[in-house]
Amino acid sequence: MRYPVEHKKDTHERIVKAAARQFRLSGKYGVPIAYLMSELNLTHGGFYRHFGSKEQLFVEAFEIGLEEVRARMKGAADKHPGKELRAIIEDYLSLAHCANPADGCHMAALASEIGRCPKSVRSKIDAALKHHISEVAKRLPGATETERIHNAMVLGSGMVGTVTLARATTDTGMRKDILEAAKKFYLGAFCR
Amino acid sequence: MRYPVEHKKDTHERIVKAAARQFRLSGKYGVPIAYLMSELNLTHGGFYRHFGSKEQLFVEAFEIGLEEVRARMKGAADKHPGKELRAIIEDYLSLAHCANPADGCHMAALASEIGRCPKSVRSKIDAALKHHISEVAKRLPGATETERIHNAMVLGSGMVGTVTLARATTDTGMRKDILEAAKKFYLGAFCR
DNA sequence: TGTACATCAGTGAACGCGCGTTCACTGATGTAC
DNA sequence: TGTACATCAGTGAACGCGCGTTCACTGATGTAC
Repeated sequence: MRYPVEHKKDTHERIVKAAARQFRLSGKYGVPIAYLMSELNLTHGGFYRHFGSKEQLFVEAFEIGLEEVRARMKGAADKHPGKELRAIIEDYLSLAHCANPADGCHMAALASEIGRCPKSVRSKIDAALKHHISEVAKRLPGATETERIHNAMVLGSGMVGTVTLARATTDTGMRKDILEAAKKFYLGAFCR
Repeated sequence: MRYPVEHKKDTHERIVKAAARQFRLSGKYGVPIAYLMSELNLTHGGFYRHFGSKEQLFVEAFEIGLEEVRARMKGAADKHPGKELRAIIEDYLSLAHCANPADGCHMAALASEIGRCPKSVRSKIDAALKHHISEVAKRLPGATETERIHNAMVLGSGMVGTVTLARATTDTGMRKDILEAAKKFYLGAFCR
């Protein structure tokens, strides 16, 4: 059947958004296309009207995934004017974030799988990541742009590692300890 | 044919060691059993004389993987008496470590995939991880055992995140920046 | 204005491949008698 | 001491399933004439 002009773009976006969530939840190899499409009340055959391959979807999901991270940061920051960075760190290193990868940071959910993607994927991810770091840097202390970028790299990678490690454990005590220790440490280092 | 008494144990160990390397290099879903066995001049059929399932291999590989990390740390530390912790951090956050996941830290290579393992796997991984942290803590500053453990969590997760993020990029400039910024930061925080 | 045809997002059956797992078999050495 | 049988790590063919991808088809709406 013939659809309204905007229809295809809408569907495309719906697929990418749902995919980003699912990838975060189940990993690069845990999301069958048929399952993803059925979640949107579509069938798998239609997928290839929108994407050349699953890899391409993965890249697009990564790109909006990082945007969603920044949106989440903005949400946390806006609720605590004057203490934006503190709010971002406390939200990122919360048990809630840890327990809900689907709504959380794309990097924390997929960190180690990205390093193993084929070159074609990597170059696009590189660009998105670079942009992301320079956006996040705007929120960080530092006398120069370079210093802020370096701080973004340190705090960003540190928090990614913290949440990843916390998620690796099932022991809730240890998980809390990991998050709390990191929270105290990074607040001390960046929000004094 | 009938093999010497120690033979089976030896083969089992060879499989686990090779698997740990391969998992680090290619991820949990990038290592077909047939390929792994053929690397050891064995055929895939024999695998099930040693392991009930691939998951079981993954757990055993994780356990010795963490031991190998500590052996690597010890190697770096022993070469710089009096500056052990500094040597460990510099080695961990080196370009060489980044470029060679097969010989590197098991956690850094598989971080995000571990959180998605089934419960049966997680509990064993939990135990290994807890033990690992308390071992690493012995090398860290801190007035009390608890403080050292918390420091191990912070530094450990931070370095895992750093290497993971650095590996996610292909841009060598950015990769170097990420590693150098983190190196400076953690040395300042823990080796002063 | 009406009719024939083109378009194209979406459908669902089918293909093909990779890979985890199973299984009947091998054959050198150990053990029972 | 010699013979028959048991053992069991390893072999390689086969099974079965999941899943990415392809493809002929649908059918409502747009366009050409």
